[in-house]
Amino acid sequence: MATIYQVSELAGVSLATVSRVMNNNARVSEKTRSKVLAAMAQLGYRPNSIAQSLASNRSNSVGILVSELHGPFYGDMLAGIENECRAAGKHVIIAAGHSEEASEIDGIEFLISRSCDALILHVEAVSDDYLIKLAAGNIPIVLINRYIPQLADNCICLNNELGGYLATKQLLQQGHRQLAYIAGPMWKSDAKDRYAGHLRAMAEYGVTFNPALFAEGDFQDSSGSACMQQLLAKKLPFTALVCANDEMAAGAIEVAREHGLQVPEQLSIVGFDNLILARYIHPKLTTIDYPIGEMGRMAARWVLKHIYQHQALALKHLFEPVLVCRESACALNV
Amino acid sequence: MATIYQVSELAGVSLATVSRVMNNNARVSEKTRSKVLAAMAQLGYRPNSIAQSLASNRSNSVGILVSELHGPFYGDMLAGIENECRAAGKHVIIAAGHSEEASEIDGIEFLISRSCDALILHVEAVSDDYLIKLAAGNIPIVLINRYIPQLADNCICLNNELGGYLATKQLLQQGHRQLAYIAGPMWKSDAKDRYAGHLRAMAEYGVTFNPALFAEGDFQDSSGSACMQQLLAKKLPFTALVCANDEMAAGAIEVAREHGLQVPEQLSIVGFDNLILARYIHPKLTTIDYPIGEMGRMAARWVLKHIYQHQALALKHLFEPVLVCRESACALNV
DNA sequence: TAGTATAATGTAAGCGCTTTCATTTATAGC
DNA sequence: GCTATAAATGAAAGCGCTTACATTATACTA
Repeated sequence: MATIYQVSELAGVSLATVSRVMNNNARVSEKTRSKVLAAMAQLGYRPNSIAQSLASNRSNSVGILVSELHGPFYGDMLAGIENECRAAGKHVIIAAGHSEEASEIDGIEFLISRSCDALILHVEAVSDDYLIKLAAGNIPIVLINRYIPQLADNCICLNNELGGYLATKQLLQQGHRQLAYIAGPMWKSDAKDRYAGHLRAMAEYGVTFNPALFAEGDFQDSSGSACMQQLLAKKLPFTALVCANDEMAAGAIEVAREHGLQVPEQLSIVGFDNLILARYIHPKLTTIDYPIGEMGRMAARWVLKHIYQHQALALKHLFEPVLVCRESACALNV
Repeated sequence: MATIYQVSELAGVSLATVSRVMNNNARVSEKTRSKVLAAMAQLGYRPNSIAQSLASNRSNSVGILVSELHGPFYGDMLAGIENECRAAGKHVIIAAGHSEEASEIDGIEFLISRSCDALILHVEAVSDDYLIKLAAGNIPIVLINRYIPQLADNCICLNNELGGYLATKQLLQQGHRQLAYIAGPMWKSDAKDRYAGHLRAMAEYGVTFNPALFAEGDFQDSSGSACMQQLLAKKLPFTALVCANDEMAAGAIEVAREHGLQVPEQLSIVGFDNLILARYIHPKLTTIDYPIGEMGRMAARWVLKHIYQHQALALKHLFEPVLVCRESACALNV
């Protein structure tokens, strides 16, 4: 591999000049520039990014921590981030945190030890305090799907409350009045917010919420099934169900089917997230779209703007979910 | 951030000694070692990985190129790789190739420019020649799901032919004799191999293959639907369908349902890949398991063994798919 | 106890760049 | 043509480590 030194020799200029044309950050005469460029081409020169990093104290890499690498959700997020970063010549280092505190911290430390210029974090288990302290350190962070008031500018969030509201409102508008709700784990803020939105819509329509028609799952499809079982076991009538995410909705639909309930004819269901699977399950799931890919992109842009001085970028911190109507919810036939 | 120099000062030893205890690759007396360790702890010292890389000519990073970051398939693969690599303290840099030649090459060059110690590639569009040339360069590569005889040792593959065989055999054993086949894009070797397995099973059971019951899709669900439409339009009877992947199977099932065909009662379907979605679609898909996560792990191990001298690891190059029986295929009721 | 082998530690030269500062060269003003 | 100024280039000092080689301390042999 050719080094900058050989380029400089071949071009008959100094190291510094070659470096300048590489970074085109200083004035170099056109003549010299083209001489250098020619030499580079001739030698097939590629700058050594490690050496660049050491000298410039910039690794040009951004660290990403997601809960899981597999699963439909994080893939979209990663895709958004990678896309944006690569276009800017930055690379992306990934780690998984498995929604578990020790593992998340471990992942973050790992990324820090790799000299990332910034971190994009989708963390769930770690405390606000930890993140605030982390943000006070010398490596900038941006948080996806987590809102911490003290770190407001570093947060890219979805308006989960609105999503919960929209999901519920749709059912209400379709004439349903007996609604059940399968929530996510209530220690997670998004689960809480979605639920809050549900309550707001119910209140708005003057429908009283029946605590007996509430069940708390853990965002996995199996818990959707389990919750649905519980709900059904109570023998209380309900014509619609909102699930705090698509996977639990899938689990619930399955149980409904086993119980001979027609979806949506006898039971309307709406999910949340709009995962790819929402299109595959039958009936196709009516759900709330979570633009996680876009949010990943935006997080990457935040980094480009704040760390790599791409001034022009416009940032957006709060995303609005939107309802996606498919087949799992229909008007109540009285 | 403390540097090695400050550690050496505090511990009252030389730089070299500190470096030695960090890498514990040379004999250091217990007394000195603990002095150094104490100094490190006291300063909260973390080695600068960039500097380490520059000096050692080892970046401790492995580059991964996948076709897409989203989607259920690559996520599992990434998860397997990341897991294994991180446990060994290596990090993972990712890029997407989008199954498009220029983009794949671009991604590879990008990873090379980041000084990866090795590359794990899931490429589709790039030519064998290109890969052979690449492998001859000074950065080792391992190929997932691509077999090139000259690079046999660097390939981690699934026995796709066997998979196609197993899928078909299952149907044959269940008594079906009129089978349709929806293939993947036949320029892809996995699509070709799966199809070959299908033919072998047919031959083995003495069933003649009817070319009119063959359709070529592109591995997307929409093409599964389209192919199914074509097949149905021919008005030829068939009681079973094998699809070269799960997504096309999902598309096909949908069309079957629209045509009032009961799956599996009137039409048995088997897929290939065993994506998570196979569990979500209805009826739950009988399919061939593609242990992509395991294969990712294995690719990572290949790298650990060959590049990072983890001698003990056992390698496996060819994985055997296995049939997963669920609900979309049943015995032919005569 | 000297003499040697061996273990432990230190010295210093890079790794391939960036960047400050000094120096040279071109441009403009008169 | 000669200075004053600006633009282009070069020299050299790091960035924080690793590692070959040199040196010193320790253990062992006869």
